[in-house]
Amino acid sequence: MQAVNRLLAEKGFDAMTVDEVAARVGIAKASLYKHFPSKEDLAAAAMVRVMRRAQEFFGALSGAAPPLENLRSAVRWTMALKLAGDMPALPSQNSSLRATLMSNREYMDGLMEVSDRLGAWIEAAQADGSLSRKYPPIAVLYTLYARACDPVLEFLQMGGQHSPEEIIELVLATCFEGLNAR
Amino acid sequence: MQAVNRLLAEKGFDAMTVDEVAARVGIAKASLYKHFPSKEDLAAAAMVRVMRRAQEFFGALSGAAPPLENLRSAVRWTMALKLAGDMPALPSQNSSLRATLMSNREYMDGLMEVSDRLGAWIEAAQADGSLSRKYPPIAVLYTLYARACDPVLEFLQMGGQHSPEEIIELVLATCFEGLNAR
DNA sequence: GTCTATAATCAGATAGAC
DNA sequence: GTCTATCTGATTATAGAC
Repeated sequence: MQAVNRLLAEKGFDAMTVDEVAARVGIAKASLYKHFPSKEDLAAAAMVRVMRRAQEFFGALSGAAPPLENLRSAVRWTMALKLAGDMPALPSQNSSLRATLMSNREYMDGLMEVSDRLGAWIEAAQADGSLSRKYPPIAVLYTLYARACDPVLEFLQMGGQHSPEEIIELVLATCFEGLNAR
Repeated sequence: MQAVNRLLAEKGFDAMTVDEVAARVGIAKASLYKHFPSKEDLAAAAMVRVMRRAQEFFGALSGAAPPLENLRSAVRWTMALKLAGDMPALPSQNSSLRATLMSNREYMDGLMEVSDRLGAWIEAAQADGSLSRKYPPIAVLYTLYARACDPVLEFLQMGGQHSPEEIIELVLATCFEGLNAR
């Protein structure tokens, strides 16, 4: 699972080969196929694992903290995962992985739970005036999700001028405070 | 070129097959290979074409307008291209297309010119106080480039609740003004 | 559960006629 | 320049022994 996770993060589903996974784990490819019926199921298992970790982390966030702070923490966690090379790339529109994931009960349930939790924080943050009320909550949700695959993170990482923590705070600021002067 | 462009936008380089390109154009695959030595070169030609269109549009933006307005216009144009299905997906880190593009003189020259132009507007906008001075210009540049592959655009488009113009203004606002209330 | 060996398929690329 | 036919290699998946 860990190897699959890394490979999905490095190259994405299409470019990842089952041979690579087997080689990295150190077993024969056929052995892998005894555990997972297809490449899609193999990848889906890794995606489910990440989703579970997200559920655990988001679930442990304080109910007492301001909703905006919880949102920021959630996004920070997500970006840290990506910078560490542990965030599997989202399946693109036409990938065969997409269909498998959408029919995966555990994955979809996790996605729903995470979305509901973030959605509640978003509405609470708009209600308490910390988050702008001019955006539809769903647009805010998408914008936060998109930080999980933001190429700005890897571009800045490649530049080598900033630590992971600096990169996270930088992107977090552009996301919540915007590029304009305040 | 147009067919390649669409396919790159729809599925990305790896998932696009030369057979599809040939079928969509209505000629045999071998005929395609008389014009382009490889799949990479085929895709690179399409990328060069887009880069030229960007150079033309950015070059025509007013020298008299405030730099921030030029930046916003540039990002609007880019997002409109993506929403229209004409923005080829960026080659991912490990794609073989990346190497071909990086050794393509015309593409790299175009990228440099565009980056220089946007970079100058960014610095001018920071100088005139419209853009926040707390971000390194390179981070701002990356953030603007990233709008070309922002999944929020297609998510909102899939939702069917907003027109392309509304989507563009929405994402433009989150980008420049941020999610926080002002 | 793991292996070697192999099937089956797909996709990039080429040969060579017209 | 275009075509049909084919080559070549990579990749998903399976057979069947241990």
